[in-house]
Amino acid sequence: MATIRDVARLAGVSVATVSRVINQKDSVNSETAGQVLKAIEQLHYVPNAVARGLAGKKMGIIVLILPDILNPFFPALARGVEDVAHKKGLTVILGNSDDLGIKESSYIKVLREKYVDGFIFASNTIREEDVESLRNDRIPIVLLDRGLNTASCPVIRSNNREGAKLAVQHLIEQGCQRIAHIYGPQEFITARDRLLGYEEAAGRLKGYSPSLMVSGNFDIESGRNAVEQLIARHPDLDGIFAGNDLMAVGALKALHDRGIRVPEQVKVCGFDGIGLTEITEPELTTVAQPVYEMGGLAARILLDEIESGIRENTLRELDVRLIPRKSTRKEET
Amino acid sequence: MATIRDVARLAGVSVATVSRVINQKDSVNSETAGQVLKAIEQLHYVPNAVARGLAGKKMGIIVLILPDILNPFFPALARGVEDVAHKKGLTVILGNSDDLGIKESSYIKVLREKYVDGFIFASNTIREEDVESLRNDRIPIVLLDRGLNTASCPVIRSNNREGAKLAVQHLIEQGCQRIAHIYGPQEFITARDRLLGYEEAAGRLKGYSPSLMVSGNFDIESGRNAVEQLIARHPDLDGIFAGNDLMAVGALKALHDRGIRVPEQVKVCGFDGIGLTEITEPELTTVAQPVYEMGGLAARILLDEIESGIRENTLRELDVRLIPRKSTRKEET
DNA sequence: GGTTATAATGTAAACGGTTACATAGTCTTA
DNA sequence: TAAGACTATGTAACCGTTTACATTATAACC
Repeated sequence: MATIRDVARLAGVSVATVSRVINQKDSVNSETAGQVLKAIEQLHYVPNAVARGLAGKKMGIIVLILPDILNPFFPALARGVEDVAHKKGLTVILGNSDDLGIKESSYIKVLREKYVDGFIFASNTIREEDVESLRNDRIPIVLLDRGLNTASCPVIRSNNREGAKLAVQHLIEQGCQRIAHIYGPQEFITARDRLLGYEEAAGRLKGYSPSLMVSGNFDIESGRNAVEQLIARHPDLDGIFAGNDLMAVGALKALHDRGIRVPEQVKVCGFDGIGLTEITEPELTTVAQPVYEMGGLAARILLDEIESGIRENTLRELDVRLIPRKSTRKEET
Repeated sequence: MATIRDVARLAGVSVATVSRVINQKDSVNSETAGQVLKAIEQLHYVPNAVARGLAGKKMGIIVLILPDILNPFFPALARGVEDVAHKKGLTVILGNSDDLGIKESSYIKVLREKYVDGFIFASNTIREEDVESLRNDRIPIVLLDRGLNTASCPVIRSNNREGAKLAVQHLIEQGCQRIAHIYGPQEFITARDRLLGYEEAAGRLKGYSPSLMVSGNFDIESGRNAVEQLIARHPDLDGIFAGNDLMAVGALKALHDRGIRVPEQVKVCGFDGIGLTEITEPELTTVAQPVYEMGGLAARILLDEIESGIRENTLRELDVRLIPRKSTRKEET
C-alpha cells in the first residue's frame, strides 16, 4: 500500500501539501493539486484510516448499543442507523447490552480507546456516570427511546402517549366498551407514556376500571399470562390494547387457546409495527412507530454533532400511525 | 488519558519495558513488572487501541457483512458472532450488502484501511477478486452459508440436503403422498441443496411429479404465489415443503385465504427455524438451523485464524433438526 | 579465566497520517 | 516603497504504540 510519502515523492511536493489536497484544507495552487491528484491516482493511494485516527482522534466509526438484536424491534433501528452512516462513509459497530449497565460500561471502555466518533444508545440502562464521562471527552451521544433525568443529550423517541390514545380511540370506534391494557415495564419511559395515554383515553369510558390494567414484560409469554388474568377479572372484556406487539401476539395466542374469537368477541391492538403483526391470524392492528426513520434520524443527528461539534439537546418525538387490520375489525352489520 | 510514557516515567522504566509487561512478551524481571503494574493501576492506564492498531496493523475489530439485518434469519447470526467476539474483547462492525457485490466491495475498501482483523461474509455476492485481494493481504475470511468455487476459505453452513430429506420424510410419516416443494433462488447453494434433498426423498413417492416443484424468492409473497400455482396444477396436493420459513408463511396465508385447512387438508413444513414459526396459526413445523451457533462458530474460526495465522479451509456442515408443530400434525384416528 | 548464552532493560525508529510554525513570494495600500 | 496581508509550500513535531537492535550484567561451559 502506498503512503502519503510515496505520493509526495511522486508529485514532487511535501507530505503537508498532499494532506492539504486530500482534506481540501488551506490553499493549494490548483496546478500543484493536479499533480498530487495524478500521483494519488497512479499509486491507487487511499489514506490510512488508522493513522488518521491516531492523529485526529476520530476513526470514522459510530457505535450502536441496543438491548438485543434478536428482539424484532431492533433490526429496523439498526438498519436505519447503518444506512445513513454508510452513506456518509462511516461504519457502525454493534453491541448487545441485554439491558445490563455493566455490559454497556464494558463496551464504552473498550470503544473509547478505539477513538470512535460517537454513540447511539437504544438501551435502557446507561449509567449516568458513563454518559457524564463521554460528555467530558466531548464524544457525542444520542439516546433512542429513552431520556435520562439530567438529559443533556439529544433524545429521539416516538410519541408514545399519542399513539396509545390512537389505539384506544380506534378500539372505541370499533365498538369496544371495556378495554384492557397490558403495560410494559414501568422503568421504560415508553411503557409509562403508553400507559398514560391509555388512561387518558380509556379513563372516561363507562366500562373503565383500574383493574383493566395488567403488567407484562414486553415479551410474548407475558402477554399470554396477562390475558389469563384479565379474563378472570373481566369476563366481559371486549378490547385489549397491548403495550407492544409481542405482548399482543401473546394475547392473541391466549385468546385463541381459550376459544375466544378475535375480532368478533375481543379486539386486539398492539404497538410498534414490527413485521410479525402481518403474519398472525388474524393480522394484528398496531400503532406503528417509524423505527427505521428513528434509526436514520439518530444517525443524522449524531453525525451533525460530530461534524459541527455543536450539541442540540432537543427531545424529538416522532409521529406514529395506526395500522388497522383484521384483529380490530368491526363486524359488518 | 495517561499514555505509556506516563506509566514508564512513574514506574521509572522505559516505555519498552511497559509494553513488554502489558503484552507479556520477552522477559521482564518480576519485581520490575510489579512496579509497572502498580503504575498502570495508579494512572488508570488503558492502552490506546488506535496507536496499537497503527503499529500492529490490527484494530481488534471484525466485520460481519450480511445481506440485510431486516431479514429475520440474520439477527441470530449476528448475535452469535457478536457474543463470541465480545467475549474475546473484539468488536463487530455490521454491514448490510443487500446482496449487491458493489456494496460489499465498498465495505471492503473502507474497512481495509481501518485495519480490521477479519471478515465474515454471510452475503451471497462476494466477488472472487475481493476475496483474492484480502487473501493476498493475509486478512482472514470466513464464509457463511456459501462456498465459492475456488473456495480457499473456511465455509460454514448447515446440512441443507439432509434437512430437506428430514422435512420430506416427516411429511411422509404424517401421511402425505403428494408433496410439493417451493424452492429458493438457485444461485444460492443452500436453496440448491434443499431442492436436491427434496428430490432425493420425494422422488420415489408414487404421487411424485416434477411439476410439484415451483420457484420462490425466499420471501412471504413468493410463497403465496407459489401456492397459487401449485393448487392450480395439483388440486390433490397434501403436503408442502417450503425452502424457507418465510415462503412457508406465505404458503400458510394462501391456503388460509382459499379456505384450505392446515394441517387437515394440506400439511406445511418450512426451513430455518426463525421465531416467526412459533406465532403463525397453526404453528409451523420447520427444519431449524442452529443459526446462533453458526454465527458463534464462524466467529471462533475467524478468531482462531487471526490469532494463529493458520488457515484451515474446511467446509463445516452443521446438523439441523426438525421441529414438529401443528402445521404437519396428523389427525388422531 | 575467557568465551558464550541468556536475562533484563533501554534507545530510537517505525507505523502513516495531521498540523503548528516558518519561510518565501506576490499583491495591496498609504 | 516599505509595511502589511495573503498565497503557497515546506519542516518537523506529534498522535501512542510496538519492536529491532544495542547494551549490560549474570550464569554456564570448556
